[in-house]
Amino acid sequence: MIQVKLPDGTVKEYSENSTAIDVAQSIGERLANAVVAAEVDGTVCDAFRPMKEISGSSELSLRLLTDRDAEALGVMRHSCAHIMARAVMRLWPGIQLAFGPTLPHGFYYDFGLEHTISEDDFPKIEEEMKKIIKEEEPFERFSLDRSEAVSFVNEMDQHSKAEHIETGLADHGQLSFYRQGEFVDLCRGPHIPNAGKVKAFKLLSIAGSYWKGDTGSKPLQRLYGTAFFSKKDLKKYLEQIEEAKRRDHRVLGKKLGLFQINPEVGQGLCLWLPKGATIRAVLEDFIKVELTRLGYQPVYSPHIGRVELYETSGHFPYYRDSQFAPLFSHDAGQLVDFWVRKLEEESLSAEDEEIFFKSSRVMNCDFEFPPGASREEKIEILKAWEHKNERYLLKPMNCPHHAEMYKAMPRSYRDLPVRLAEFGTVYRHEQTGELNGMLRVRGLTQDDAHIFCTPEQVEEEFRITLDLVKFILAAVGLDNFRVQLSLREPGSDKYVGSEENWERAENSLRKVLSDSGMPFSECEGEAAFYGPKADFMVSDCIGREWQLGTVQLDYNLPERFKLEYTGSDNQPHRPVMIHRAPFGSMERFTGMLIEHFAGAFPLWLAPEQIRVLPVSDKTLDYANEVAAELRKNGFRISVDTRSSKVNAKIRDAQLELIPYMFIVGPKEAEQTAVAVRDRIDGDLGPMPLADAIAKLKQEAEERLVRQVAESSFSGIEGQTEASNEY
RNA sequence: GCUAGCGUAGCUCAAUUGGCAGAGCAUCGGUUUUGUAAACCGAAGGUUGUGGGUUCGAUUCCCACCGCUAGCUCCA
Repeated sequence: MIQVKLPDGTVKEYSENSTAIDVAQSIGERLANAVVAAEVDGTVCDAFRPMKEISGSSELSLRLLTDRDAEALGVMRHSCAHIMARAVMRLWPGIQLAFGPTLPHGFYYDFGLEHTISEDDFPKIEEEMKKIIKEEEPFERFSLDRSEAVSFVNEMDQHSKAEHIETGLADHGQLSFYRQGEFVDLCRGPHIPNAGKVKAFKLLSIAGSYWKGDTGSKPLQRLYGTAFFSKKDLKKYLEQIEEAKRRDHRVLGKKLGLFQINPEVGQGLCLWLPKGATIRAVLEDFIKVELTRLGYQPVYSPHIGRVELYETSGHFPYYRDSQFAPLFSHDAGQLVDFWVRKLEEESLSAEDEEIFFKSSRVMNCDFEFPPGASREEKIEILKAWEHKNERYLLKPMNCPHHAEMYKAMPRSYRDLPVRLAEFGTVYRHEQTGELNGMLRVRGLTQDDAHIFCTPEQVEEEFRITLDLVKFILAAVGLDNFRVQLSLREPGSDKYVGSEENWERAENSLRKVLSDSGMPFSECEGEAAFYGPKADFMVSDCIGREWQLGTVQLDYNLPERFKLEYTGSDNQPHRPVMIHRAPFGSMERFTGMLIEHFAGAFPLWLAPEQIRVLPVSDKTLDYANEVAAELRKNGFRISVDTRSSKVNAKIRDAQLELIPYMFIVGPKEAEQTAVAVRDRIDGDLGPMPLADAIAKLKQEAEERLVRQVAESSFSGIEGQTEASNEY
C-alpha cells in the first residue's frame, strides 16, 4: 500500500501500483476524465504512471493537473508535438526524428525528411493530426536499458536518436520511450493520457534548423505549432499574434515616419527620419544629464581607426567575420591581406603565389622575397609591408579609443574612477539573415562609456551603474526585465585574466545584484572572454526577450593596452575597466520603445507634442500666435493649416498619436484660451493658454508615462523552453 | 551564411487560368470656411524588384541575382 497526500491535506491509502488516474477515479469519474497530468512530490509526470515509481517512496504527495493548470498545458503541447510528428510520418515515411520540445507559446519538432514541407502541406498534416486526436489512442511509457535502447531505435531507423543515446545521454542507464499507436519516440515525457486531450491546435510555420544546432551537421526541417485546451484560447492567441504584428516597430516606424531602412542605402543601415531622430535626441539629452550628475566626462572618437589599434585590443582578426572589411590606403592592400591569410591557412599554390607576386609588382609594391624564403618569412615580409601602409577599420567598438584616451595623461589613484562617455557609432557586418528592423542593424550607436577604476572600486561602480540602468528603464516604463549574470564556463580555457580576478569579479557582481533585490539569473558560459557581465533582458510585446543594457567587467583590455595608475604606494597599478551601455544601442532601444508604446509615445518623448488646430482659416492668425507661445516654451509643435474640417484634423492628429491637440476658434481667440484635446481622454474643454502650457510643462518635466500599451502576451503563461526531450 | 515563403502606384491591397494593370487612402489643382475621429469635384501617379529564358505575346511560367519576412546559426 502507498500513502497519498492530496493538496487539501488529506491522506489516503492506495494499492502499490496505483496511478494518479486511479486516485482521480476514486474521487469521481469526471475528475478522472479531466486529469491531464500529475505532480508527484513536486515533479510533473504522467498521470498514467505508477506514482511509487516516480516518488520512490510509499509516502508521497500528489496534485492532479487538469486543463486549468499551467503545467498541464506544456505537457499537452509536447504530446501534440508527438502527434504532429506521427502525422508527418504517416504522410511521408522515412522521417528522421530529432527533437521536439515545448516553447513558451507552443512547440516544434525537428526532423529530417526528403520531402520539403511547405505551408501548403499544413492542411494535410493538420487533417492527419485531427484523425489521430479523434482516435484518442493512449500514450504508453516503457523503459529500456542502454544497449536495448540503441538497438531498438536503430531497428526503427532512427539513427539520430541512437547517436543521442550514445553521446548526449551517456550518463543514463535507463531510457524511456513513449508509444502512441504505431509511433514510438525516445522521450523523457511526461505526456497526456490520450490524444483526445488536445482540444485545439494549429501549425504556425516551417523553418530550417540543424541537428543539435550545429551548422556543419545535417539540415533538418523545423515545424512550429501551438495547442490549447480550448478553441477559444487558440483564437485569442492567434488574435494576439495579429495585434503584435500591428505594433511591429517596422510597421509603425513607416506609418509614423520615424525611420527607414532603405535597400538603396544598404542593409541594416538605419535612416533616422526627423521624427525618429527627435525621439533619439530627447533620449540622448535625458541620459547626458544623468551622466553629468554621476561624474562622467564626455569624449568623442572618430568612426575609423588603424587596424593596429584593434590588433592591440585583440578584436582583429578575431572578430573579422563580423566586421566590415578593412579600408586600405594602398591599392594592393586587399591583395596582400588576402595573401597573408592564404599563407597562414597554408592553402596557396606556387602558381597562385606567382600571380600574386606579379600583381603586387603591377600595383607598385616594394617588397621582395629572398630566394628560398620560408612561409613564415614571407608572412613576416608581407606583414611588415602592411604595417608600413595605412589600414583602417570601421570602428566595431569604442573601447580601444577610450583606452587610448585614458592613456592620454598620467593617472593617479586620486583621479579614479575615470568615466569616459560617448554616443559612439560602431559598424558590425551582421549576417544578412540576422538583420531585423532597428533591433538588429549593421551601423549602431551605443550609449557607451568606460569606467576605469581600482579593483577596490569595482563593486561600488557596478552598483551605481546598475542603479542608472534601472532608473533609465523606469523612466520609460520598461519594467518587464530580468538581469542575466553571465559567468565563465567552468573548466574552459577561452578566457583571459587570472583565476583570482575572475573569482573576485564574479563574486562582486553576484553580491551587488543580490543586494539590489533585482531578479537575476546566473548563466554559465555566457561571459565575454575578458570578464563577467550583467545583461538586462527586456521582454517585448510578442514575448521575445531583447538584451538592452549591459554592464561588463574587463581585466583584459587594461592589460593589452598597458593601462596604469600610480597608487598611494607610488607604484604603478593596473586599473579595471567597466564597459556599460544602459540603452545598449540607440537603434535597438528606440525600436523596443516603439513596440512598447505601440507608437503612442508619452508627452516627454513624442516627436510632435502638441498640434494646434484652427477651426477655420479665420483663426489662423490666432493659431500662429498660440504656436509661437508654445515654441517659446520649448514644445515641439505644428499647426494644421489645411482648410479641412476640424473633425478631419482631429482624426489625423489622433492617428498620428500626437499627445495633445489645441483647438482654437473665435471663442478661444477672444479669451487667449485653447480647447484642449487629450489623445487618451478626449476633449478636456477650454482653458486659458497659460494654464494649458503650465499643465503640459509639468507632465513633460515629470516624464509622466500615462499610457503603455498592455503586453499582449502577459495573460498567457507558459514554460520557458521546457525540454521534454532528453 | 542556411531553410522556407514573399516582392503589383508613396501606403494598404485587387486583377490577369499567358492577351489594353485596378481601387481606397496619401499627393497635386479647384470648390468649401468648417467646433472634437474622414466635406465635395477633378488630375496625376506603374518598364508589376533587376537581368536572362520559354512564347506570336510574360506582370503571370522557368532560371539567376537583389531585397524583404519567419526561423536556424551568430551577436566583442
